[in-house]
Amino acid sequence: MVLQKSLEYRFNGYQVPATARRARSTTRRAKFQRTVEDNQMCAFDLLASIAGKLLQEKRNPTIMTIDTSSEKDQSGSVKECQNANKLFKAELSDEGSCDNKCFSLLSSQTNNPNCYLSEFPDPEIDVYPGIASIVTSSNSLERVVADKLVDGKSQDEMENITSNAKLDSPGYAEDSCCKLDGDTSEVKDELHKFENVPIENPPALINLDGIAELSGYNDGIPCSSFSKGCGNVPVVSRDDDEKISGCSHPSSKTKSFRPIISIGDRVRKTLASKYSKVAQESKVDILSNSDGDFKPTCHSKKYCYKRQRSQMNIPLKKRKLFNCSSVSNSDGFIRSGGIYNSPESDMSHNTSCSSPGRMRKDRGIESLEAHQHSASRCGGSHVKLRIRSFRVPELFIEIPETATIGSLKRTVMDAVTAVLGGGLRVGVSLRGKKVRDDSKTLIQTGISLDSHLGSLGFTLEPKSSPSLLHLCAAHSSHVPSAEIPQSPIRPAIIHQRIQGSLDMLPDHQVTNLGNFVVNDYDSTPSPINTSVEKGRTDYKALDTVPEMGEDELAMVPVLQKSKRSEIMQRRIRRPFSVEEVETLVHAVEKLGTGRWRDVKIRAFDNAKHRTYVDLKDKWKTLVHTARISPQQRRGEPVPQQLLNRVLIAHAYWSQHHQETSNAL
DNA sequence: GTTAGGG
DNA sequence: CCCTAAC
Repeated sequence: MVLQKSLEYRFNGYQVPATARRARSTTRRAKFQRTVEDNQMCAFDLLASIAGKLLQEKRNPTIMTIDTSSEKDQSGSVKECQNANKLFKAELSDEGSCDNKCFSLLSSQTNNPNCYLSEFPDPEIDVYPGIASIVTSSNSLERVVADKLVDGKSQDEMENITSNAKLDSPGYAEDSCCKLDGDTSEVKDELHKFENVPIENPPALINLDGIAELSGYNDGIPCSSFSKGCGNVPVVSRDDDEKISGCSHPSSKTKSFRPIISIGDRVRKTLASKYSKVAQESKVDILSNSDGDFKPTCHSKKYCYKRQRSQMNIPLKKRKLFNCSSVSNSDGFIRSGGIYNSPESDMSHNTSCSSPGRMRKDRGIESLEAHQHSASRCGGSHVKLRIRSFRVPELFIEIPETATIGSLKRTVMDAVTAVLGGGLRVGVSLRGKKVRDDSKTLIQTGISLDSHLGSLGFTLEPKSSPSLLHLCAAHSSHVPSAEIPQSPIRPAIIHQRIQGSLDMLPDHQVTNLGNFVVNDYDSTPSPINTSVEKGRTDYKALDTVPEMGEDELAMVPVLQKSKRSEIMQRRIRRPFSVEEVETLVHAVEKLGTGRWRDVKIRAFDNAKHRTYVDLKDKWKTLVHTARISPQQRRGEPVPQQLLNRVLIAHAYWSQHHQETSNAL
């Protein structure tokens, strides 16, 4: 019914102090005031109006939409859109006709295309964080509203909500602990989708969660732009950096917004507070969906923690990849699992098309379930979709057959992380066919038809967009560059195909494990297998390379050169097996040192992951290993006999080289 | 593109 | 395994 875009107001990272509760420095205050003035917009006014409307709503038995999509007039000030309430009322009547069960986002975009906060003044915001910034956060309150209405507690609950919102606005800004009810509900939703994420690592959650929340970050910079789909209703949401004595949730630890460091940081904090909050409210069922659908509930904090810890243990560095990814997924649409309400306009705008080359029927489409609820009863105007999980796009991984299961896991994890870190976009398919025209409406596409929803699919696809690059670049000024994700797609190192879904939902994890098919094509350097391997390799070339869509390929060069040293993932370590060493020694004995390309071609042609530089390096270490005492050696022991041959060959060819050079 | 060598 | 200089 109502798109509740919660707004986060940040003022140079400081809250707006209603009183001198904490002795804020006068400097800070002055700075804040100044920046607000600089912005030619009184944030207080805006907030006050929001709060006012919420208060008004509190007296009103209906849910109120406050349109925050704002127009900037000539003077740069912000006005509220006029038609917000009308829209809302129209929606409300729809509501009544479908038993309060159909909720959908109400977007201002079609009706008021100019009402975007993207109109917000000046790029300066991007550079100078001291200016009051407004960031859309999520439609969390809407969920609350929807859920609560469904629960039949609409009015009472709404009062709470509005109260919370009220408390959240600066004018009442004394207690942030109370504000997050809406968010909490949403987060609870999210928890189900991400039970596998360590609670202490909220950034990982950002990936999908943040996507929806970060629609305001389209340009990679907070508050720079709200593009289409920016919703109507502001729920003043704010993270507080201090605990307040009167807090109704004394245990809540909401984190502060210090001066903006990075989006990821911000989100991390947001989520950290969210999830800690959720964990504390462990008793509450997460979902009371309007459709009565059952979803796992989180009654036990411990349980949730455990699940989260045990799965998806992504190293910090990797996890940070998610940040960029989340931001890049500015569609505001992807949401793994849980209910997603979207107006048609949103849908058509937000779903991106993929290149033809990527169109494959097996591309993770079926991992999604889409449902329509009550659409017909609502006059067919809204389609309700539930995306249970997303399948990670097809991955190609190369790993030697001698690798351990552990390293396989890590490799897969790396690949997944890399894909996510490289940015994702959503593809929409209907009946196995990609829907490419973003401008089509759901009705035109046929998505609104009940019978078709079962065949509606969403895919996560590697995303390549200038905004992503820009985005990462924007991050680079704040985040250590080593943590900046880069394109995960490197055709040169991608050989091995792993089929199977990596659903993000724990429910699916077990079953999907069985789907893994690992084809180890080129891990065996032995010349014996050459003929067989060759054929397979050819197949691979046919299979994998075209698999890379134009877009993915297109984005590679951009990232590769510029940031390679900093953001390119290091190749995984693949220790040489004794067999490989044997092969190498044999080849070097024959060809001599210094002809590594020949060695490669002759003995390791099928081991794509072994470059001639690798072979050269390995020889180097072999020589070193042979020279040190066995006690000092590490790793898989190389037979002494082999090492002796290494020494002999090395001595021989060293001598040989000397002779040839002397002869010249 | 290869090779050699330092890191 | 990465990086780079030198060829």
